[in-house]
Amino acid sequence: MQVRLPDKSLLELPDGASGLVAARSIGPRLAEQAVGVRVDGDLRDLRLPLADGQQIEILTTKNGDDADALTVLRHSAAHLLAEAVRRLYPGVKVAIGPAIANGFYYDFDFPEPIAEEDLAPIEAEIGRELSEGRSWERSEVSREEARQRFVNEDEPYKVELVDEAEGTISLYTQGEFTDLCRGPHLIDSKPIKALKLTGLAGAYWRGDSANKQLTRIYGTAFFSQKDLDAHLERLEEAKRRDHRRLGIQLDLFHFDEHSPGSAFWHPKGMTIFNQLEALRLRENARRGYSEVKTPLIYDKALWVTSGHWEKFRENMFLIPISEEHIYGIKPMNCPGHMLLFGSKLRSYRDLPLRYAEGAPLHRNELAGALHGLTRVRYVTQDDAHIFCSKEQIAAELDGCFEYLRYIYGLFGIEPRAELSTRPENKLGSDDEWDFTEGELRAALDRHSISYALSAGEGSFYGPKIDLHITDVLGRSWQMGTIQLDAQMPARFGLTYVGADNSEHPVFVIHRALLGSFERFIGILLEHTGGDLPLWLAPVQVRVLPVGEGHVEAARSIVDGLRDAGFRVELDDRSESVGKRIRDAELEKVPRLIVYGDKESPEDLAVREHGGAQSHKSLHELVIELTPLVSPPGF
RNA sequence: GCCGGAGUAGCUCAGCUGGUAGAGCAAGCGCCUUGUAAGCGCUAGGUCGUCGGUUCGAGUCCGACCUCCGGCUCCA
Repeated sequence: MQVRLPDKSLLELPDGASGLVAARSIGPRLAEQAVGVRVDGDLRDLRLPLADGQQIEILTTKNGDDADALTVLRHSAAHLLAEAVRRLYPGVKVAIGPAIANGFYYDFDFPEPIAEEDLAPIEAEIGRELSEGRSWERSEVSREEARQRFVNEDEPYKVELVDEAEGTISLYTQGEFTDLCRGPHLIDSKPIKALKLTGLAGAYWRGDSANKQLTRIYGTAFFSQKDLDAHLERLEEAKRRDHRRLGIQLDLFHFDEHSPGSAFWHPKGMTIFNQLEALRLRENARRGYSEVKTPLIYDKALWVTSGHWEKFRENMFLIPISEEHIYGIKPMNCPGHMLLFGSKLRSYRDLPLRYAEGAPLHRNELAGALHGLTRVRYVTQDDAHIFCSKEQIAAELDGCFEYLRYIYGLFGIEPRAELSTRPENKLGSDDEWDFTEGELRAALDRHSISYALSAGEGSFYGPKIDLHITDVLGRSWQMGTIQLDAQMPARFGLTYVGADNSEHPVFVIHRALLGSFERFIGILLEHTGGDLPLWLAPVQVRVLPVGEGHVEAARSIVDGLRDAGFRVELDDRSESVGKRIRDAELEKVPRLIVYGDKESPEDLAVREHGGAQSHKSLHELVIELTPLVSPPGF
């Protein structure tokens, strides 16, 4: 048989030859370094047979930046971890241990809880395994044989996995440890040159909080110590870009234990916030949205009608008013908008009706889930609800997508789309969900947006398209969302009178594009490292008079720029010019003007954040900066 | 909410096995009058997260609670 190599050449192999045999036939050195093989784009174990006509690529220890090569390495490292833990903790039960984005983990059910200080001895035990050397042996067994094996070993989690496994059941054995595993794995442990256990956490069996909580040990591994060091350095850099750190450093916001999960926006942070709000208002006006304001608190009866009482109550702040009355602070704007829509008779001529509201919402997020600006309890969405007829849904979804593309384009951010379908606790019938999910799918296809399917993750009232962006530590956050809802308008009895003079059901598109200002600003800070574009920068220009004698002239430059509409500051502190430049650089002020004997309004010394210097007149500076202080497209 | 870790000055952090707290930066004051990333000096600032316990004595040991950090779950 023949397989095709990356350089397009063909390699002749005996029928059924494995990836390892292929590697050997290319060269012994390659075989020694081989860790896995990519077959027609999919990662496979080196031990598995190849088939005629396949496109193969041997992955080696030299592919230290290849995700698939690292996956093999780390998955094998996870098995070493399990072997070490089983040796050190008799009676421990093993669950699962995959490779993940930047490392691996293994979940255990320990007889006694362990603490972080227990990681060092475990790491040392893995070190011992590595110095002894381990090799992995792959075998395929029948379901019954696998089951019997894990029953004998008293490994209930493995038994459960065997019972649900589909297709071939394969086992991998290294040293004293045999694991149920699809692979692929290393041939032996030599390529694992750097390994570090990085953390300890609780994790529910199968990710379900109704199940037992296991102990997850995280680690990472690399083909070289240098790669591990680089990884740790990247983590340090990520910490420097962390929005929570930048928030303090740039004096944008802070949190206080008296109101966990709710940001205090400082003047400079509020400037950013307000710029986004201005963008929201201008773009909404341009696209036929109507701004509204609806109440923050509502009687329980409203939440019962909307379904929130049943489906969302544990996330709501409730205010008991009397024996009979409980008020709930709104976690979403939709019910209020439903009341607004229903406040009078609506004609088909009124539709689509697009209500927008940038209101504060409160959600009682789990204490352990709070995270800087990216997960807060006091959240401000760039929210809107589009009330439309069935026939208008497609066009309105198109409008949302076009809007989305515009907004994210402004920031140069490309979010990943995800379609979330009917959840277990849904309202309404499957037929209704078939329809709404189909509309969203069709809209995604019309706009050629590739998306991941997230089955069962929809809102209780409708399916949604979510946009995700990762933060500086690689965590994924949901930003914008577009949801199609037939349930809530029906529960509120919303209808419109059609041209045929009869009542028709109303559909609602819930949409937030940035998602929330809080989360968006958090992510934006991390993506920019705090170097915001001029239109968002809290201070756009700072003027530094060189000496006391220059203060007055500098002040008139400040006034001139302020009159021209810029956010400008005078720094006339009795500090050296060098010190004041340093402070401005640390605060990431986009433009500095140093004003001394050599300058005049006709000849300003302008420094850009980062150090580039130039000379220009005040007028030229105004001309240069004016287009930069509005979001692009204005 | 759950698992693990942490909470010392505005910020970043030091304080060994218990003997009532310290640095740098920031702040205030003074001197310097500054030329593209830190001029010099002085001063002030902390009920060591909160409450309780052990002890002659607790920042340090124990318990509960609060908050934060890393995960899990959940979500914009």
